[in-house]
Formats: sequence, C-alpha cells, structure tokens
Amino acid sequence: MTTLVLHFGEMGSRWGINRTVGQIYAFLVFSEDPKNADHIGEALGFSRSNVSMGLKELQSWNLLRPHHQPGDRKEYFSVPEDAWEIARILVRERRQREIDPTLSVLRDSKLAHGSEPTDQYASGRVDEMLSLIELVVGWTEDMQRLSEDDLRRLMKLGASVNKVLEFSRRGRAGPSADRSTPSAAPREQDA
Amino acid sequence: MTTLVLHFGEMGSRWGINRTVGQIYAFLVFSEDPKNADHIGEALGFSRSNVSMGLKELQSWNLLRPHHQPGDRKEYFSVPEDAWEIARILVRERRQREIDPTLSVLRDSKLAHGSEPTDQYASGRVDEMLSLIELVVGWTEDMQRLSEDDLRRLMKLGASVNKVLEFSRRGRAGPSADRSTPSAAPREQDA
DNA sequence: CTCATATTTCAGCAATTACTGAAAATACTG
DNA sequence: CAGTATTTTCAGTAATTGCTGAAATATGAG
Repeated sequence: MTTLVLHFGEMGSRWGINRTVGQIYAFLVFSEDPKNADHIGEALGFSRSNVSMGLKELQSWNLLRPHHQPGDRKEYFSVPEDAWEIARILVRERRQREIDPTLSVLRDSKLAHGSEPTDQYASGRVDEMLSLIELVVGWTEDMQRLSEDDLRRLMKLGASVNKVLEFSRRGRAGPSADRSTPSAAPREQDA
Repeated sequence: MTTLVLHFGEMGSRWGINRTVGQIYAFLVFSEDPKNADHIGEALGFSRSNVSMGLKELQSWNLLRPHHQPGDRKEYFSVPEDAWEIARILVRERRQREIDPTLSVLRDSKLAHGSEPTDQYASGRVDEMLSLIELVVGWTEDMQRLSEDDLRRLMKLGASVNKVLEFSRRGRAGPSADRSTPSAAPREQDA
C-alpha cells in the first residue's frame, strides 16, 4: 500500500495537485476509517502545517468528508465511499477549473470583434473550438445526471451503442445514414 | 488573439505543460500557415532555445505537423487541421501518461499480495478502482474508433441515449429495468 | 566534402512552487 | 470565560521547474 500511496503522489504532480496532496488523498482512500491530521502527518512524514494545507486544498475540491468524533475535538476525514462518486466530483471540479475559464475567454473573444481587424482564420478556429467544447461540456453534464448503474451500462456498451443508434437514426434525412463509419462490434470483455 | 494565446498559456500550467508550451501551441492553432521557430520566438518573446524545447515537448505529444518548404532549410510547424483530431490526440496521450501507469501499479499491487498482510479493505478499494478505470479506458478506446460525425451525434444525444437503451434493455432480467433513474429528456440546445 | 544555416543541448541563473516551524487564530471543555 | 487542545497562517527557506545564451551538433545546398 505504501507503493500505491507514493504512486498517487507522483501522479498527483502530473495533475494540478502536488505530491503531498496526492499522497494524502491516496492514504485516505485506502484507509478504512477516518483519519485526523496527526495520523496523516505521521504516516506520511509531513509536517503538521503541510498536512493542514493539503487538507484545505482537498476540501476546496470537495473531495473530503469531515467527521467529528464525540469527546474528541480533533477533526477526522474520510473520502466518499464510492469510487464513482469520486470520479464524478473530479470531472465536475476539473471542468470548472480547466474548461469554464476557457469558455469565457473564447466567448469574449467573439464579442471583442470590432476592436482587432478580425482575423478571419483565427475567428473560425474560435468558433470551432467553442462548439466542440460546448458539446463536450453539455454531454458531461448529461452523464453526471445518470445513475451509477446506467453510466456503467452505457460504458460497457461502448461503441456498440452507436449500432443501436443507427436504428433510432432511421428516418433522418438522406443518403449518409449507412456511411463509412466502421461502427462497432461490441468490444471483447477485459475484466 | 493575444488574449487567447496568453490564456492558453495560463491554462497550460494547470495541465502538465508549462506556460511557454501552451502559448506556442495556441499561437500555432490560431495561425493559418505553418510557422518556424523564429516566427514563434519573435511573436511570443521567447528565446530561440526555449522555443526549441517547447516544440520538442509538443512533438512528444504528437500534436504537431512538421513541414519542409523546398529551398528553405528551416522547419515549419502547424497543428492538425481539425479540433476533433486534436482532442482525440490529447485523450490518447493523456491516457498513456496519466492512466496507464496507474493501471500497472494497481495490477501489481494485486499480485504483490502475499508479501504484506493483505489489508482487506485496501485491496477491495484497489479492485474497485481497477474495474472503474478499466471500464472507462475501454470506453474511450471505443469512442476513439468512431468517426467524428458519429461522435458528435452521440454527444448531442447526451443522456437521452439512455432512453433509447431502455428499449434495447427489455428482455434483460428483472424488476430493476425501470428503476429510479431520472433518465433523460433531450437536453435543450445550447448553441 | 565544405560551409553556412538551423537546431539541440546544457550549465548557470531566475522564477515559481513546496515545505517548515513558530506564532496567531479558532474551537472546545469544564 | 479561562484554559487548553487544535487548526491555520505566514515569513523564511528549500526544492523544483523554467529560461537563457553560448557551445555543440546536425542538416542541406552547392
């Protein structure tokens, strides 16, 4: 398990979060019961203040569940019971931090036309990115609304969902209905 | 457009890549024709060597298309014509760098049982994460195989795809077929 | 093959980010 | 509300990461 914790520390630094924060979270994920800051600091060899900052960071991501044991004034933390819930939170939070600001900038840049001599090509690219990102964001929001079970089912189907949709697409205009798409045999099980 | 380039620089640093690299890429995305290292350095105010390192990084992500103009020995770069193609590459590369190593560690940690006194709880968590990640990875691989058009259609459907699937699910065992899922009216258009 | 032109590497410096211990603030208990 | 346990903040320092110019290496035209 030490290996796991160290690994998530390293991975953490490939994301926006730092090694410390990654390790703290991994430690909590693999711990059955809630831990307080001292537990964490001792287990991982960090100073008390470092743990405090790490926990603060994780709280700002909504990734922690705080607990208060009666008769003990320390604060204890655990993580959501369910990995799917954690994944959901990560998707939501990362979207807010990494996508939403970009959306604003792209939208603003459309409005700002009129100031600059409106570079034709660049503004086409902006439109293209904007519509791609909006589509993806809308889709993730839809997915966030599904139950864990439905989500799992959908993913298991994988590309073969597209096959099902061929059906629902009948009646849609035109000759392209059965086009080049290499559409999708159900993929072989891997687990 | 300067604003856009600067913004992608900032965003870059929220991803694994640094500000310089983000700016270089944005500059290329919004440039109609291929640029050489001098163009880039001059436009963004970076040293020649900094540009060289940035381009190297981007090449390691397979995000660039090199060009050789006849009679000019400089190397020119552009980006894939299509934003969907760029997105595809990003998904693939990020998976390789950020997910695959974690998969190995998780798998190894299952094998390593026998050494440590096999923490019951932690090993349950490992299994849970492993199956979630494998499911997601398999699904992205499936999606990578779809044509851009199919992908776009699928996303537009959003959660209402689930409704279609209710249909295909008929015949599946049991009483849970119509359960709690708040399934999905087609979401309102946002573009 | 030679020479001129491009690109890459790298050691040293700059800037940023992470971590610590001590002090301040907060919160709980009696 | 006094006293103590706990958490947070923060200035200073350590560590990491980013950037540069100069030197080394590579490439291509003639």
